[in-house]
Amino acid sequence: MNDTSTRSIAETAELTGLTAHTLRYYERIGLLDPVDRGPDGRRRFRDADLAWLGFLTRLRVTGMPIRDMRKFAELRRAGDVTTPARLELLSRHRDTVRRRITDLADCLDALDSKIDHYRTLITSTTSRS
Amino acid sequence: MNDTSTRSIAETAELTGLTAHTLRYYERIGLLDPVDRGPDGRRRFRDADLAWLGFLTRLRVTGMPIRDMRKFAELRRAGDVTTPARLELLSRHRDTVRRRITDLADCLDALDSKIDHYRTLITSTTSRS
DNA sequence: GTATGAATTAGAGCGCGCTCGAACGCAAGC
DNA sequence: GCTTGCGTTCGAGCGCGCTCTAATTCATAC
Repeated sequence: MNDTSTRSIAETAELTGLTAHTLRYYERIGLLDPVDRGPDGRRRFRDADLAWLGFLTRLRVTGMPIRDMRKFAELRRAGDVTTPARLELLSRHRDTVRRRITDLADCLDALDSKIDHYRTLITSTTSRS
Repeated sequence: MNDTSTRSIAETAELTGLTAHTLRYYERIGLLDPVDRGPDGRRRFRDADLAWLGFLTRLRVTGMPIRDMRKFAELRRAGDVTTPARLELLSRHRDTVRRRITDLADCLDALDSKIDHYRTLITSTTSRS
Protein backbone atom coordinates (compact mmCIF):
# COMPACT_ATOMS: atom_id res chain seq x y z
CA MET A 1 0.00 0.00 0.00
CA ASN A 2 2.09 2.89 -1.20
CA ASP A 3 -0.54 4.65 -3.22
CA THR A 4 0.56 8.28 -3.02
CA SER A 5 -2.95 9.58 -3.54
CA THR A 6 -4.49 7.88 -0.51
CA ARG A 7 -3.45 7.51 3.10
CA SER A 8 -3.80 4.92 5.84
CA ILE A 9 -5.76 5.73 8.98
CA ALA A 10 -2.50 6.34 10.88
CA GLU A 11 -1.26 8.83 8.29
CA THR A 12 -4.63 10.54 8.27
CA ALA A 13 -4.65 10.75 12.03
CA GLU A 14 -1.22 12.34 11.90
CA LEU A 15 -2.28 14.84 9.25
CA THR A 16 -5.58 15.84 10.82
CA GLY A 17 -4.57 15.79 14.46
CA LEU A 18 -7.41 13.37 15.19
CA THR A 19 -6.86 9.87 16.52
CA ALA A 20 -7.54 6.73 14.48
CA HIS A 21 -10.26 5.95 17.02
CA THR A 22 -11.90 9.30 16.36
CA LEU A 23 -11.70 8.85 12.60
CA ARG A 24 -13.53 5.52 12.84
CA TYR A 25 -16.00 7.11 15.22
CA TYR A 26 -16.68 9.95 12.79
CA GLU A 27 -17.36 7.48 10.03
CA ARG A 28 -19.58 5.39 12.29
CA ILE A 29 -21.80 8.32 13.21
CA GLY A 30 -22.07 9.56 9.65
CA LEU A 31 -19.78 12.58 9.74
CA LEU A 32 -17.67 10.86 7.09
CA ASP A 33 -19.07 9.01 4.12
CA PRO A 34 -17.97 5.36 4.18
CA VAL A 35 -14.25 5.57 3.52
CA ASP A 36 -12.73 3.67 0.59
CA ARG A 37 -11.01 0.38 1.44
CA GLY A 38 -7.82 -1.09 0.01
CA PRO A 39 -7.73 -4.71 -1.24
CA ASP A 40 -6.90 -5.72 2.33
CA GLY A 41 -10.09 -4.15 3.67
CA ARG A 42 -8.30 -1.29 5.36
CA ARG A 43 -9.36 2.32 5.02
CA ARG A 44 -7.69 4.53 2.41
CA PHE A 45 -8.41 8.22 2.91
CA ARG A 46 -8.52 10.37 -0.22
CA ASP A 47 -7.61 14.04 -0.52
CA ALA A 48 -11.29 14.93 -0.48
CA ASP A 49 -11.64 13.13 2.85
CA LEU A 50 -8.77 15.15 4.26
CA ALA A 51 -10.32 18.41 3.10
CA TRP A 52 -13.66 17.45 4.61
CA LEU A 53 -11.99 16.50 7.89
CA GLY A 54 -10.27 19.88 7.94
CA PHE A 55 -13.61 21.57 7.52
CA LEU A 56 -15.20 19.42 10.24
CA THR A 57 -12.35 20.35 12.54
CA ARG A 58 -13.03 24.02 12.03
CA LEU A 59 -16.68 23.46 12.84
CA ARG A 60 -15.69 21.58 15.96
CA VAL A 61 -13.16 24.21 17.06
CA THR A 62 -15.88 26.80 16.75
CA GLY A 63 -18.12 24.71 18.96
CA MET A 64 -20.64 23.33 16.52
CA PRO A 65 -22.40 20.36 18.12
CA ILE A 66 -21.89 17.04 16.38
CA ARG A 67 -25.58 16.75 15.64
CA ASP A 68 -25.33 19.88 13.48
CA MET A 69 -22.23 18.61 11.73
CA ARG A 70 -24.15 15.43 10.97
CA LYS A 71 -26.98 17.50 9.57
CA PHE A 72 -24.49 19.31 7.36
CA ALA A 73 -22.91 16.04 6.20
CA GLU A 74 -26.37 14.71 5.41
CA LEU A 75 -27.20 17.78 3.33
CA ARG A 76 -23.93 17.42 1.47
CA ARG A 77 -24.76 13.82 0.63
CA ALA A 78 -28.10 14.95 -0.75
CA GLY A 79 -26.35 16.98 -3.45
CA ASP A 80 -26.31 20.48 -4.91
CA VAL A 81 -29.97 21.14 -4.25
CA THR A 82 -29.16 21.50 -0.58
CA THR A 83 -26.70 24.34 -1.10
CA PRO A 84 -29.11 26.97 0.27
CA ALA A 85 -29.79 24.86 3.35
CA ARG A 86 -26.07 24.43 3.95
CA LEU A 87 -25.53 28.14 3.53
CA GLU A 88 -28.27 28.78 6.04
CA LEU A 89 -26.80 26.35 8.57
CA LEU A 90 -23.34 27.84 8.16
CA SER A 91 -24.56 31.42 8.40
CA ARG A 92 -26.38 30.71 11.63
CA HIS A 93 -23.27 29.07 12.99
CA ARG A 94 -21.15 32.04 12.01
CA ASP A 95 -23.45 34.32 13.97
CA THR A 96 -23.12 32.04 16.97
CA VAL A 97 -19.35 32.13 16.70
CA ARG A 98 -19.34 35.91 16.44
CA ARG A 99 -21.41 36.20 19.58
CA ARG A 100 -19.11 33.74 21.28
CA ILE A 101 -16.08 35.83 20.36
CA THR A 102 -17.57 39.03 21.73
CA ASP A 103 -18.66 37.22 24.91
CA LEU A 104 -15.11 35.97 25.35
CA ALA A 105 -13.68 39.40 24.68
CA ASP A 106 -15.99 40.94 27.28
CA CYS A 107 -15.01 38.36 29.88
CA LEU A 108 -11.39 38.90 28.95
CA ASP A 109 -11.73 42.60 29.78
CA ALA A 110 -13.16 41.72 33.18
CA LEU A 111 -10.33 39.25 33.75
CA ASP A 112 -7.80 41.89 32.84
CA SER A 113 -9.30 44.26 35.40
CA LYS A 114 -9.16 41.58 38.05
CA ILE A 115 -5.55 40.84 37.15
CA ASP A 116 -4.65 44.53 37.37
CA HIS A 117 -6.30 44.64 40.76
CA TYR A 118 -4.24 41.68 41.98
CA ARG A 119 -1.07 43.27 40.62
CA THR A 120 -1.82 46.46 42.51
CA LEU A 121 -2.32 44.49 45.71
CA ILE A 122 0.98 42.71 45.31
CA THR A 123 2.94 45.84 44.41
CA SER A 124 1.64 47.81 47.41
CA THR A 125 2.31 44.87 49.76
CA THR A 126 5.81 44.39 48.38
CA SER A 127 6.76 48.08 48.70
CA ARG A 128 5.55 48.13 52.27
CA SER A 129 7.64 45.19 53.43
CA MET B 1 -37.49 36.29 55.52
CA ASN B 2 -37.44 39.73 53.99
CA ASP B 3 -33.88 40.61 54.85
CA THR B 4 -32.95 42.97 52.03
CA SER B 5 -29.27 42.20 52.34
CA THR B 6 -29.56 38.46 51.64
CA ARG B 7 -31.44 36.39 49.10
CA SER B 8 -33.06 32.98 48.95
CA ILE B 9 -31.71 30.34 46.62
CA ALA B 10 -34.51 31.04 44.13
CA GLU B 11 -33.72 34.76 44.05
CA THR B 12 -30.04 34.00 43.67
CA ALA B 13 -30.73 31.60 40.83
CA GLU B 14 -32.76 34.30 39.11
CA LEU B 15 -30.03 36.90 39.58
CA THR B 16 -27.11 34.74 38.51
CA GLY B 17 -28.77 32.78 35.72
CA LEU B 18 -27.79 29.55 37.44
CA THR B 19 -30.33 27.04 38.71
CA ALA B 20 -30.90 26.33 42.41
CA HIS B 21 -29.58 22.83 41.70
CA THR B 22 -26.39 24.26 40.30
CA LEU B 23 -25.94 26.63 43.24
CA ARG B 24 -26.16 23.72 45.70
CA TYR B 25 -23.82 21.74 43.48
CA TYR B 26 -21.28 24.59 43.48
CA GLU B 27 -21.38 24.72 47.24
CA ARG B 28 -21.07 20.94 47.50
CA ILE B 29 -17.94 20.80 45.38
CA GLY B 30 -16.30 23.71 47.16
CA LEU B 31 -16.70 26.46 44.58
CA LEU B 32 -18.75 28.34 47.16
CA ASP B 33 -17.88 28.58 50.81
CA PRO B 34 -20.66 27.12 52.95
CA VAL B 35 -23.52 29.56 52.47
CA ASP B 36 -25.12 31.22 55.50
CA ARG B 37 -28.40 29.76 56.69
CA GLY B 38 -31.49 31.52 58.00
CA PRO B 39 -33.13 30.42 61.25
CA ASP B 40 -35.15 27.91 59.19
CA GLY B 41 -31.99 26.25 57.90
CA ARG B 42 -32.36 27.59 54.39
CA ARG B 43 -29.57 29.27 52.49
CA ARG B 44 -29.27 33.07 52.52
CA PHE B 45 -26.90 34.40 49.86
CA ARG B 46 -25.01 37.57 50.70
CA ASP B 47 -23.83 40.24 48.27
CA ALA B 48 -20.33 38.84 48.45
CA ASP B 49 -21.68 35.46 47.34
CA LEU B 50 -23.33 37.09 44.38
CA ALA B 51 -20.15 38.86 43.37
CA TRP B 52 -18.19 35.63 43.66
CA LEU B 53 -20.78 33.79 41.58
CA GLY B 54 -20.48 36.48 38.94
CA PHE B 55 -16.76 36.00 38.84
CA LEU B 56 -17.13 32.21 38.66
CA THR B 57 -19.53 32.64 35.78
CA ARG B 58 -16.97 34.65 33.86
CA LEU B 59 -14.40 31.95 34.45
CA ARG B 60 -16.87 29.34 33.24
CA VAL B 61 -17.86 31.35 30.17
CA THR B 62 -14.20 31.60 29.26
CA GLY B 63 -13.91 27.83 29.54
CA MET B 64 -11.98 27.41 32.76
CA PRO B 65 -12.37 23.82 33.98
CA ILE B 66 -14.12 23.45 37.32
CA ARG B 67 -11.03 21.90 38.85
CA ASP B 68 -9.14 25.16 38.27
CA MET B 69 -11.99 27.21 39.68
CA ARG B 70 -11.87 24.99 42.75
CA LYS B 71 -8.16 25.61 42.99
CA PHE B 72 -8.82 29.33 42.84
CA ALA B 73 -11.54 29.11 45.49
CA GLU B 74 -9.17 27.14 47.69
CA LEU B 75 -6.46 29.79 47.34
CA ARG B 76 -8.96 32.48 48.17
CA ARG B 77 -9.93 30.66 51.37
CA ALA B 78 -6.26 30.49 52.32
CA GLY B 79 -6.08 34.29 52.52
CA ASP B 80 -4.00 37.18 51.24
CA VAL B 81 -0.78 35.24 51.16
CA THR B 82 -2.06 33.41 48.08
CA THR B 83 -2.56 36.56 46.03
CA PRO B 84 0.50 35.86 43.84
CA ALA B 85 -0.68 32.32 43.17
CA ARG B 86 -4.13 33.58 42.22
CA LEU B 87 -2.59 36.18 39.95
CA GLU B 88 -0.53 33.45 38.32
CA LEU B 89 -3.56 31.21 37.79
CA LEU B 90 -5.59 34.05 36.35
CA SER B 91 -2.81 35.23 34.07
CA ARG B 92 -2.37 31.77 32.62
CA HIS B 93 -6.06 31.56 32.06
CA ARG B 94 -6.11 34.91 30.34
CA ASP B 95 -3.45 33.69 27.92
CA THR B 96 -5.56 30.62 27.21
CA VAL B 97 -8.58 32.79 26.52
CA ARG B 98 -6.59 35.02 24.19
CA ARG B 99 -5.41 32.03 22.21
CA ARG B 100 -8.96 30.75 22.10
CA ILE B 101 -10.20 34.05 20.72
CA THR B 102 -7.63 34.14 17.93
CA ASP B 103 -8.35 30.49 17.10
CA LEU B 104 -12.02 31.31 16.83
CA ALA B 105 -11.31 34.38 14.74
CA ASP B 106 -9.19 32.31 12.34
CA CYS B 107 -11.89 29.69 11.99
CA LEU B 108 -14.42 32.44 11.50
CA ASP B 109 -12.43 33.74 8.53
CA ALA B 110 -12.44 30.28 7.00
CA LEU B 111 -16.17 29.99 7.60
CA ASP B 112 -16.73 33.34 5.94
CA SER B 113 -14.83 32.17 2.87
CA LYS B 114 -16.90 29.02 2.72
CA ILE B 115 -20.07 31.05 3.07
CA ASP B 116 -18.99 33.38 0.28
CA HIS B 117 -18.30 30.34 -1.86
CA TYR B 118 -21.79 28.97 -1.22
CA ARG B 119 -23.33 32.35 -2.01
CA THR B 120 -21.47 32.45 -5.31
CA LEU B 121 -22.76 29.00 -6.17
CA ILE B 122 -26.33 29.99 -5.45
CA THR B 123 -26.14 33.28 -7.31
CA SER B 124 -24.70 31.70 -10.46
CA THR B 125 -27.25 28.87 -10.33
CA THR B 126 -30.11 31.28 -9.80
CA SER B 127 -29.10 33.54 -12.65
CA ARG B 128 -28.81 30.58 -14.99
CA SER B 129 -32.32 29.27 -14.28
C1' DG C 1 -55.95 20.91 60.56
C1' DT C 2 -54.88 20.53 55.90
C1' DA C 3 -53.12 21.79 51.46
C1' DT C 4 -49.52 24.28 49.07
C1' DG C 5 -45.12 25.54 47.92
C1' DA C 6 -40.38 26.32 48.68
C1' DA C 7 -36.65 24.55 50.51
C1' DT C 8 -33.48 20.55 52.18
C1' DT C 9 -30.43 16.10 51.49
C1' DA C 10 -28.18 12.11 49.24
C1' DG C 11 -27.39 10.07 45.39
C1' DA C 12 -28.54 8.56 40.65
C1' DG C 13 -28.66 9.84 35.77
C1' DC C 14 -27.66 12.35 31.51
C1' DG C 15 -25.78 14.31 27.11
C1' DC C 16 -21.66 15.19 24.97
C1' DG C 17 -17.59 13.82 22.53
C1' DC C 18 -14.75 10.99 22.51
C1' DT C 19 -11.59 6.98 24.28
C1' DC C 20 -10.45 2.59 25.20
C1' DG C 21 -10.44 -2.60 25.54
C1' DA C 22 -10.97 -7.16 23.73
C1' DA C 23 -10.65 -10.26 20.32
C1' DC C 24 -9.42 -10.94 15.99
C1' DG C 25 -7.21 -10.66 10.81
C1' DC C 26 -3.52 -10.25 7.90
C1' DA C 27 1.02 -9.35 5.81
C1' DA C 28 5.99 -8.76 6.24
C1' DG C 29 10.42 -9.89 8.38
C1' DC C 30 13.32 -13.00 10.84
C1' DG D 1 6.20 -20.86 11.41
C1' DC D 2 6.28 -17.18 14.71
C1' DT D 3 6.54 -12.55 16.21
C1' DT D 4 5.52 -7.77 15.28
C1' DG D 5 2.71 -4.26 13.96
C1' DC D 6 -1.03 -2.16 11.93
C1' DG D 7 -5.44 -2.57 11.06
C1' DT D 8 -10.49 -4.29 11.88
C1' DT D 9 -15.28 -4.49 14.66
C1' DC D 10 -18.28 -4.10 18.52
C1' DG D 11 -19.43 -2.29 22.51
C1' DA D 12 -18.32 -0.58 27.02
C1' DG D 13 -16.46 3.23 29.74
C1' DC D 14 -15.07 7.91 30.92
C1' DG D 15 -14.63 12.87 32.32
C1' DC D 16 -17.15 16.87 32.37
C1' DG D 17 -20.70 19.82 34.16
C1' DC D 18 -24.50 19.71 35.44
C1' DT D 19 -29.56 17.94 36.11
C1' DC D 20 -32.93 15.49 38.16
C1' DT D 21 -35.48 12.36 41.52
C1' DA D 22 -37.14 10.94 45.89
C1' DA D 23 -38.09 11.55 50.34
C1' DT D 24 -38.52 14.80 53.76
C1' DT D 25 -39.11 19.26 56.45
C1' DC D 26 -41.13 23.50 57.37
C1' DA D 27 -43.94 27.87 57.11
C1' DT D 28 -47.81 30.05 55.43
C1' DA D 29 -52.74 30.40 53.57
C1' DC D 30 -57.11 28.98 53.83
